[in-house]
Amino acid sequence: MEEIAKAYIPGEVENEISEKWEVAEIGKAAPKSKKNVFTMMMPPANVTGALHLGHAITLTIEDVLARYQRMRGKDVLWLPGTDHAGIATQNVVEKRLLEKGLSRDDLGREMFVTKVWEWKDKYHARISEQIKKMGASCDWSREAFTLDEDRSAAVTKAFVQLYRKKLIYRDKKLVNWCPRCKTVLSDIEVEHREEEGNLYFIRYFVSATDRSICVATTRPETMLGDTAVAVNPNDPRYRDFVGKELILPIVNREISVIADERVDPKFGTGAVKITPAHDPLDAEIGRDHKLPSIVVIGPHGKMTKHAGRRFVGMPLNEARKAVVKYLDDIGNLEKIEKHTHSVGHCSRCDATIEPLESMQWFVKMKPLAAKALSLVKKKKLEFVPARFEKEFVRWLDEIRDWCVSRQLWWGHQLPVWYCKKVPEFADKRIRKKEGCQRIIVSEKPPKKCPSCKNLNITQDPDVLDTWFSSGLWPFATLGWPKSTKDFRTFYPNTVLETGYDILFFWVARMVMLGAEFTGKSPFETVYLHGLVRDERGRKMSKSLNNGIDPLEMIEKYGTDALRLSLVVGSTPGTDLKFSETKVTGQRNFVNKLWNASRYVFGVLGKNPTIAANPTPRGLPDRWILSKLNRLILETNAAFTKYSFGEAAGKIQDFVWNDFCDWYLEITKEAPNKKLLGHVLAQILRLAHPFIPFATEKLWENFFPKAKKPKLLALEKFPRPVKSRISERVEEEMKVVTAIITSIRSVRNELNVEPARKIAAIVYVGKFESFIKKQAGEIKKLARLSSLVVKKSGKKVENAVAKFEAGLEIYLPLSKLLDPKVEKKRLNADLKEAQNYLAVVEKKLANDDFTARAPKNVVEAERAKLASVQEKITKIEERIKVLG
RNA sequence: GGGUGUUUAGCUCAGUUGGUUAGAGCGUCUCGUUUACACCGAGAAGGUCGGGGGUUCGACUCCCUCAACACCCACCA
Repeated sequence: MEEIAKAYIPGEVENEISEKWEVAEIGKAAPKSKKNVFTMMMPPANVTGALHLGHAITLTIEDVLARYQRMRGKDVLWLPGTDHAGIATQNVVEKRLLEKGLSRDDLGREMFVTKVWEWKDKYHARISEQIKKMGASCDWSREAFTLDEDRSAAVTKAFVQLYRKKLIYRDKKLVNWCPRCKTVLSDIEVEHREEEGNLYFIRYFVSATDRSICVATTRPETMLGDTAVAVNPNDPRYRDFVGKELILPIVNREISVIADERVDPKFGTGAVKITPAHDPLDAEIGRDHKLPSIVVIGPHGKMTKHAGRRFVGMPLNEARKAVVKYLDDIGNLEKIEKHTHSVGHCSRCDATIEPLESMQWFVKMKPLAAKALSLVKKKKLEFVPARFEKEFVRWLDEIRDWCVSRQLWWGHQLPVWYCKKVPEFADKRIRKKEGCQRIIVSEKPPKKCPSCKNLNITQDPDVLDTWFSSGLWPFATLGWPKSTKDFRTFYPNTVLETGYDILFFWVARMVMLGAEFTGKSPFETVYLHGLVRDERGRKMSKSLNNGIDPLEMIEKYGTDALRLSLVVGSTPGTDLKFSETKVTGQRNFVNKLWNASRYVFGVLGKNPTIAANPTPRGLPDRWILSKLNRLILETNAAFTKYSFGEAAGKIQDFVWNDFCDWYLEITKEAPNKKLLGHVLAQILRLAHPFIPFATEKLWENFFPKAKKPKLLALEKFPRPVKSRISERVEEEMKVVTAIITSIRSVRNELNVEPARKIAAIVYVGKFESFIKKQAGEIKKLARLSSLVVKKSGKKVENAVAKFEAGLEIYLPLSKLLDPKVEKKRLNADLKEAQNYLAVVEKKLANDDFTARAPKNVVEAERAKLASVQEKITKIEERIKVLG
């Protein structure tokens, strides 16, 4: 047999094992039928940068699931991929260009997009490597990219189809504009934050009178675009102002006072200036009252010519100051109050979002959401944890139309063309006619306008929101819209696993688009994991500089340790506090498993075998089989609940405590090789989904002579043998360990050095028969020179005594025995027992308890009472003897 | 303004349908016999389970309420 390294050194093992998996194509799905498949799509990673802990937790959980399902005999498809990540990627490339003093306009669209593709290639390669480093057993042969040919075809198809069903439309609306990214954003890409600002009170005079109305606003610069002042119709203060004309200060334009229910009389002065071009509520009111809309802020965050000569070209914050000063100068600024309100920020670059009126493309969401909601109602879609269903439903209930066009260059350009006004005719005979300006939405680029035959047509320069393409991911990855074999076999997916932070961005869109295009929920179960936070519970971010690099953790402690640290102690949907000490702890565990295996293989010798059902020889054998099968039962149960943390925790607990600390120690004298091999093999199989590298490497030791050992990754996951689980055996073993632990405890308390062996006499009552059989093991683990086991007997003089339930333990340590110390020790034991007695007595003294509680509960209490009373009696007697 | 989650030992977390003397790991303290492991082993200290109220024979567990923290949603001018 090859020497097994004294410590597990991940660096030496991981590459070798990765390669073996790759050669064996363990991740490649080749199902025989649709019945047995398990499908899961990897959330496509952004090609913006390197692997972070968010990816690490995603990959870990998904790989655990994939490996578990594979070992259970499922035909697993876990499909990897990457996302072009529109704004995000464009931003990083632009930033890079800026370092060279270049803007995207300097390069032009075509050159710029070429640059982004170069970036994509580089980072795609890098992130793929890192995914492999995590141990991800996905199917690389089916890898997809949101912007590759097939996925682009799917996007076009989807867009055109939605347009034909009138679920996509073009309209001029107030949208969220990011002046830094210079594009519109959808509503969910805007992050709202409470910010301290000012509330400015401005006085507007009624035309040709000295009566006036004071309005309150947080954005005084928008007053240049006011087209009305609104008050609540039931507000007596303003009743007779309604219908009057006001003079808009600075601009000196007449605007009228209108009445609208939506005005809250309690806020500010109860009068609102209406700027339909720059405020969502104003836009609504403006629309309903047919007010004109005057755009005073342009797309670059600067004032337009409509703001007036004095302000045109001014950046927003400057314009604000200038307007305020002007108003103050002319005496129309009443006062300024501090005011906190929520301000929208770009989720990509954090710039303040400007509401801007603009012509954009929208997806009509209500009909799509209705389909998604009905899937939830029909239980075609299950959430883990369940509470996310509520959130999902609530969001869909209140859904608003989705702005999908973006003023970017990196992404799927809209399959939309416009017939230009200035004609370029195909048919020279109708030269004089103007282009009809129609909108052409088509899968294939049209050569001419289908209506007027105009050749002067141009494609819409905008691209689609990244999430539009990722919304098609569960089926676009399988070849949709073509009816491929993959699509027929693997759709719908079984599970969708991702972080809860993209429930709306991604999950909801997939469900809606999946329902629309395939008539089905794209997956049966949505499993949502929590976010990885730092040890203080803060989000990891570049600005806080509290990020931990998973690659550095892998370098230092190994992938297995990192994976465990992300899974153990985590619950679905709950954030995870991560710290390096967790990884260290898990590294220690992997090493423990490594060494326990090293010991076992040493015992097994040159021809190790894996017995399927070895015969137990004694209590420890029966006990470890009972514990093992209980573990298998519980692990499988935890997996079906998606409680991965629980499963991993239980396996660790078993390995460390039951297997290493007790079973290996207790059987060292005369190990049962077959059983040892069996238990280890089962441990490796159980642990493999969590700890793939170390377990795979250890597994090889079962086949020292095989040229190509069978891979653990392709083994069967253990099934519990329920007949091996025995309460009685576990109880008996508990008595054995109790004796050992009690003796060790006393030794420690009395400072008996471990090297010194001592004698012990134990009276064990009804446990006599099996304790006698374990005398050898007890002697060894308790460091005894001799051990006498009897049913009962005389109290042993000059001995340290310890009493447990049904047990009397005497350690004749005459030389060491100090009556004072011994008395103190016994008194402590006595006090503890008396406290417990009080608790039990109180319970039993309650007649309601004995009358109403179930019989077995009452009996259990009575048994407790009897045993603690017996213990107390013994301790008291002992104390008396000591005088 | 709505909604959700969290609150258990110094720290990170387990605690199944209500019945345990409330557990584990890290950290702390004491001690080191055993060629699997010091990335280890043995032992110990440490908790009125966020506060209050209720249901119940019995509440860490169910209900109400309050508090702190975190997050999500919302057109608070």
